[in-house]
Amino acid sequence: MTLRLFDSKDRALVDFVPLVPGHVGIYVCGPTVQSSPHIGHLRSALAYDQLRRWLSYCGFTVTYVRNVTDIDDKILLNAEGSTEEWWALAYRVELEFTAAYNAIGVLPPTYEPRATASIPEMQAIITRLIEGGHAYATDDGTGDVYFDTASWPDYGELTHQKLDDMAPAADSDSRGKKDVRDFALWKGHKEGEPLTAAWSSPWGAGRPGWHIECSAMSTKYLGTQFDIHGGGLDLRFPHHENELAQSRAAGDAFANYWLHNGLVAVTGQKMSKSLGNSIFASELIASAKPVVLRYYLGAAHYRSTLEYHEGALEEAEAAVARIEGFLDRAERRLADTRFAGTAELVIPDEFREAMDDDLSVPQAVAVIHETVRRGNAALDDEDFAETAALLGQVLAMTEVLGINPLSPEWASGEDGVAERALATLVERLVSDRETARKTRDFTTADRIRDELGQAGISIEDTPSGAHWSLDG
RNA sequence: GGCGCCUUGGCGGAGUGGUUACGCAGCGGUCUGCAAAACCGUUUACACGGGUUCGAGUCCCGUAGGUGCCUCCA
Repeated sequence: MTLRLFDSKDRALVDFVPLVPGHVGIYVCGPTVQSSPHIGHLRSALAYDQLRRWLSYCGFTVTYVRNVTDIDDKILLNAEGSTEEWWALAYRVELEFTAAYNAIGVLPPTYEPRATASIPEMQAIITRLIEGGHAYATDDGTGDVYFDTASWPDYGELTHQKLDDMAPAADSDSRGKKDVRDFALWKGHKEGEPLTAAWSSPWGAGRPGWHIECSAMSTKYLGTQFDIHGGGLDLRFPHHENELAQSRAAGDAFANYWLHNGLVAVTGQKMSKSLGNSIFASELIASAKPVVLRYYLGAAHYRSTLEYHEGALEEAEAAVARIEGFLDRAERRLADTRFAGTAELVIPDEFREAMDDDLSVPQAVAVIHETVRRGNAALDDEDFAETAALLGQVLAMTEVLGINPLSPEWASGEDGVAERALATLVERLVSDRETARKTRDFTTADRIRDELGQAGISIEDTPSGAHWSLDG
């Protein structure tokens, strides 16, 4: 079975056929580094991380490019009046994004180009557009260059809208435009703007418009035609529509497939600064273990709206604990049998089919839980061959999704000194409790268990002895 | 006004024509000295009204409510 993806442009599930067999080029619109990352940024990055991991698992060589928009109105605005330069602000925020991505195991892209590093490529496209009659420099002395939407009959093809039906943008800077729907390719430098934010160009000093950067960077690194273009649903229009129009008008075939991830809603509404309901990455990272956060953000289908609600992370924590419990228990139980270390990393067919079906992660996760259930049952039956087989499957599946709770990437960064000290003390108490239980002194045994419990340490009695673990 | 999306059991969240999604929470049971964990069972869901069909959360039409984009946005 081949991978099928929902193409936003076709509005249909389509078979994925790469341009070059065995290779996939993906371009994803990354963040404008104007302010701290929030839950939506993480969700988006995670969605394409899942895609990238699945393609890699399937044997593709993936070239994954996710840009950083480091020059834009908002960045200049946010730096205005502060002692921090706009470029310092952009870089500081970029580092925050990188840290947040790393925290939840989003693999670094193959390359992460910054818009400011591709100004010449943007200018080259603009020049081609002007020469082709699809763009014009204004004659009002501003140095602005606009895309001429009326000159491009296919304008609106991505979002299936007719130019005439679109509400004219209430754009205060539209004086030089031929049509209010035309969008900026190049913005002439304005009085008072930092000179560091102006690049020389055939149309005068200035800076790029928002959309042109993605046309330039995607084709620069992936070629004038490439496989997949992704981004948040809110970027479909105008950003992606404009990207597509200017790239096609400039003669590039551009993306073969368009993917859009769903947004995050808080109490039924899209998160936004004006509503004051933003959930920032830093809050999430502080309130849940990284693997739990990754599980939660990735467990819903990438095209669905993800509802953030109180208790969501606790639910995810319980689900992850269930998986971890099996992995932990199975490895411990198999350790002193001939099945130790024999688990083969096998992806079950049902999991593969789910992932191939437009990345149906919810169903893939259901396969994991089902396998965990069967694995636990096998453990209860002391069927170690079956346990080992299912252990391998769960490990393989959770690895592909990046949610293996036992993966070294989730290990705490502590040096282990404190942990060893704790283990020594706890094991002493556990041993005391075992002694008490043998003499049927359950009062003492239960007291030790209660005291450990109050310290956040759980005790589980198993056929092979008591096992302790830290809660959470 | 234009282009979309959503409405599933206590909660989250899959499912696009015909057998249990799955997770969390609850309840009952097995196991256990008691627990915990685990397993088994269970709570008979698909906004509403029509229609198509042998058969519809699942397709069609309509109604209601919610929501996204059209302005910076993952």
